[in-house]
Amino acid sequence: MRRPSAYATEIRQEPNPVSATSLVVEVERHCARNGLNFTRSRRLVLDILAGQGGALGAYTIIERLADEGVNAKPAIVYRALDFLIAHGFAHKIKGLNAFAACTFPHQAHLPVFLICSGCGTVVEMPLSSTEALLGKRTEIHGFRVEHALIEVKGCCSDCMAAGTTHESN
Amino acid sequence: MRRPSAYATEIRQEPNPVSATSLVVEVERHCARNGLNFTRSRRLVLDILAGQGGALGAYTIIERLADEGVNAKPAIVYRALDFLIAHGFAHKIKGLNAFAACTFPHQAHLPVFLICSGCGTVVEMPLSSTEALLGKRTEIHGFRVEHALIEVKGCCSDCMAAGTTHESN
DNA sequence: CTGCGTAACGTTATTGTATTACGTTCGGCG
DNA sequence: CGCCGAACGTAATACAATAACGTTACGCAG
Repeated sequence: MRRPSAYATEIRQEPNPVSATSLVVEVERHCARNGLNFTRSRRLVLDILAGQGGALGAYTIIERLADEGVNAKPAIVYRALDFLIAHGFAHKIKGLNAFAACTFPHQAHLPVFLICSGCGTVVEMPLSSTEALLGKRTEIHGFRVEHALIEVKGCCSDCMAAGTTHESN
Repeated sequence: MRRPSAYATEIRQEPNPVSATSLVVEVERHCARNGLNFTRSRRLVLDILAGQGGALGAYTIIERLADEGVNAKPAIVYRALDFLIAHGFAHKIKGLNAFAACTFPHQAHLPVFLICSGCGTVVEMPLSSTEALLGKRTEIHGFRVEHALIEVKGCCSDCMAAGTTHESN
């Protein structure tokens, strides 16, 4: 954790600056090629998400921006997040009311999130065969799937090794 | 819809009073047998959820209670919901910040929710073979699954028939 | 019966999450 | 230039959930 926070939605995970930079560069290129407006706020928010490696609540992002001297109000950050999510550069993790940079940009995938209830780490696991998993069952209900939300809570390998079996919420 | 609501989280679906009553009776029996305290607030909230058939936001439940002359504050309703969810009588639908009575009580199952973005109807689809679906993939990540959240947005058969293909959020 | 402990309740206040509304700035383009 | 649309900046507010109290109800040991 970087500092005591009035808002609790900071998800612990080691920053991963290397891939973070490359992600931002990739997104930048993609926007340039596709005529998308990769503005300052959008970049700032993506920088923070990518630098974090894990998931952050919107108001934690606001705090981080404040740390950098950027005075961003909720609407600013939510607008940036809307953009990033709409174009597949980030995901919303409903189970945590949090957001994370996409780990597999440009690859068509259904994101599945593995959330460790021990250490709070969030890992994205791309699922390509969604249809195979849910298709048959939903067909029975005559339901056409547009978007699936799959989030898994459990215990990551590190925490299992450490014996930190933690009760989930 | 029953009446204009200050809170928008009312999910349209025809009430199904028949199975609603039987659900409440079932829950009542189950509580009696297992020494669970099926109190007034818990029953009131379950009544409303079961009568709705679909999903309701917590504050909509409060309004409904007010309609019945019951003055319930948020804490009351959330406490009741906690109980109902803890014992498998209701589920929380994160994607809607809403709650629904369980359609398959007493049957061990992973609930999958089919949410129609056209009419807002929510249908619960029990999934028994979770492990088969996610188990192999999560093993790769050395992750022990404790709880899975699966919600699907799309278009239900009725809306597809009506041609009401609606943009989802 | 009395007194204690626990579970649930009732109420007020507050925190956390997200959106609305409205004016402003900026850049492309006819 | 003058218009238009996208994005910004700001304030206010709506919606969702929890915290922190004290109070009531009830089983049960003494």
